[in-house]
Amino acid sequence: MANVLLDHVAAKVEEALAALGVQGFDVREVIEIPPGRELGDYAFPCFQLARVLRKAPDRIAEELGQRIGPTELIERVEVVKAYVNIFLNRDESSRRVVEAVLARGDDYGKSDVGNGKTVVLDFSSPNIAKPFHVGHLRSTIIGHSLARIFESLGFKTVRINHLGDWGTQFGKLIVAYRRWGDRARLEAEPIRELLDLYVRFHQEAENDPSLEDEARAAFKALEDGGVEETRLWQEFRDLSLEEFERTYRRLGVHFDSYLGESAYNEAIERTVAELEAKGLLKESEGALVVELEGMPPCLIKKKDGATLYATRDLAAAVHRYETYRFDHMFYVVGAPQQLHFAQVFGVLKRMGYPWVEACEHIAFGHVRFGDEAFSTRKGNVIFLEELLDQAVARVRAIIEERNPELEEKDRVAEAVGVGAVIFNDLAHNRIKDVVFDWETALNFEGDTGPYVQYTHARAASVLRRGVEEGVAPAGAFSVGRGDLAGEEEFQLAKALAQYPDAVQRAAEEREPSEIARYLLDLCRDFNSFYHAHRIVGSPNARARLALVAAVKQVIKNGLYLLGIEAPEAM
RNA sequence: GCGCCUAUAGCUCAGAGGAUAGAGCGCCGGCCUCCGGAGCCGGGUGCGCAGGUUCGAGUCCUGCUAGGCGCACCA
Repeated sequence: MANVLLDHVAAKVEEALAALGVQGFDVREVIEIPPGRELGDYAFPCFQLARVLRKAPDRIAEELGQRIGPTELIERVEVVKAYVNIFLNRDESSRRVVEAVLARGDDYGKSDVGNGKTVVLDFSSPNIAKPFHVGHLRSTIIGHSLARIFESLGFKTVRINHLGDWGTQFGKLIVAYRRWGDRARLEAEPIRELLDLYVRFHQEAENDPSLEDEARAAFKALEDGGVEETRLWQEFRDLSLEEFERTYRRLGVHFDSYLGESAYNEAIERTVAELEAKGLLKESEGALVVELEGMPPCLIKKKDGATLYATRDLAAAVHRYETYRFDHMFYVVGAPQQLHFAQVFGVLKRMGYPWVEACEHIAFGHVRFGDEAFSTRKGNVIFLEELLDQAVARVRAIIEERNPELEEKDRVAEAVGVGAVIFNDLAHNRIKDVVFDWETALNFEGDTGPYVQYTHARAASVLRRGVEEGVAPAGAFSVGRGDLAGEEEFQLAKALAQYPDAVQRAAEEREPSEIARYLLDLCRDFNSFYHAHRIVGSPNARARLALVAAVKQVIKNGLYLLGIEAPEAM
C-alpha cells in the first residue's frame, strides 16, 4: 500500500524514462513536491540524469515532459528549466484517494513489506523500586509506537520489558530497609517508601562510605542466593510491578515478556563460560573484561565476581536470539547509553554471532527539568502518574467549561489527558533532549495531541450532522464525477494520499514523530478547509462528507500508531 | 584528554542534496444570527563560525566555537 497518486506519477515518469533509454533509475527517490502550488503537484528534477544521458538537464526535462502524456490522473505537464512539473486532475485524484481510504478503513496505511519478519523491541524497562517518572515515559511510548508501526507493516513483534530488577541498587535497598524500613508504609505505598529509602541511603552514605561496601556485600549475598535477601528482593519486585502495571494500563501498553535482568542469573554463567571458551576474557585490575577495538573494554565481572549490566545484556541477547530468531532487535534506551550498547554489540561480534547486525540501539535524548537532570538519588523527579493526573484533571475542567453535556466525561478526559502527554513526547525527533516544563506539557492548543483529537472529534461531529440532516445516512457516502473538483478538496486528498509514506518513513527512521507531524499538518489542512467551506449544506455534501470521513479515518489510524485514542467527541 | 550527540525565528521545534527555509508558542489585530472557538485568518524576525565537495548545501566532508552526554567494577 502506498501513495495512490505518487505511484501513478512515478510509473508514468518511469515509462517516459524508458522511452529515453534510461532503466533502473529510482524515480520515487527523486520525485518531489514543489515549493509552490503554481509549480504543480509533483516535480521531477532532471539534474541527475544530465550525467547519465550527457545532455543538458533543461533539454532532458523538455523531452521527458513531452513523453508524459495526459492520463486519467495527470492533467498536464509543464517544464520549467530542469524540472518536469506535473499537475493532477483535481476531481479524479481526490475521488480515487477518498475511495481508497474508505475502502481500506482501519487498514489504510498498512502494508505487508515486513513479510512476517520478527522485530524484538526492548523498551520501557524501568528500574524496580524506583518510581516511574517522566524520564521513563520516552522509552515506553517510543517503543510502544514503534511496535505498532512495525506491526502495521506486516512484521511480527515481541515486546520485552527488560525490568531493572537486579544489581547493586538492591544491595542498597536491602541495607536501607534493614536500618530504616517501615513495614506498614512499604505495603501502603511501596514505591514512595522504596524511593525514600533509596534517597536516604545516598544521603547517609555521604557521611558513612562504609554503607556502600555493605550494599555491595548485600547484593553479592543476593546473587549467591541468600534467603533473607531473596525474600526482600522478591517483595520489592512484586510490589513495584503492581504499580507499574497500573501505569501501563493507563498508557495502553502491554508486553509479551517481563524477563528482567534477574532472569539471566543462570544464563549468565553460560555466557561467561562461552566468553572464556572463546578466549575473549582478559583479567584487568582484578576484573574480567573483553577488549574491544576503538572503545574501552567491556566489563564482564567485578573483582568480587558479581556480574554487571553488560553481562546480563549479553546473556539476554543470546537468549532472545535463541528464543525468537529475530530479524531486528531494537533497544529503545536513552542516548547516554550509547557506549554501553556499542560495547555489548562489540562483544557479540567478537563472539561470532552474525545476528549482531540485526541489533540496534534506538537512542533518544534525555529529559531534563529546568537546568537540572532528573535524579532518582536526589529525589528530584516528576512522577508520571502525577503528570497524567494533572493533564487529565485539566482536560476534565475544560470539558466542564465547554462541553458540559458530553457523555462519558471521565473516560474522554482520561483519553485526552493521556494523549496530550504521549503526543507531547512523540512530536519531536527522538534524539533531541527535551526540557520538561509543566506549561508545555499541559498546553492543549497548537501542535498538541488534543488539537489532533479535537480535529478528529470535529470530523466525527460533522459526520453525525450529515446523518441527522439525512445527507449521508449511516455513512452512505458517494463520490460522483465532478464532486471533488475543488482545489481545497484536492489538497486535503493529496495529504491523505501521503499517509502511507509517512508510516513508511516512521518505520525506516524508527521515528514516530514522522507520524505525529504528519497528523498536525493534516489537521491544519482540514481545519482550514472546514472554516472556509460549508460541508453539510453544500451542493456536493455527500462527496465532502466522504472526504471528511476519510480524514477522520486517517487521523484515527495515525493516532493508533502513536498509542493515542481518538474520541468521537470531547 | 578521547568519543558520541546537538546548534535553524524571542521560545519550542519541522525541514527527502534541489526552485522563494516552514509550523507551533508568545505578542498585536480580526472571525458571518450557518456543520464544535481545544478552532480559523492576517501581521516578522532566522540556518553558530570558517573552509571544502557539488550544476546546486540548512542538509554531505574538514576544522573551529558553544551546549549536552559518555569514558572500569552503577544501571
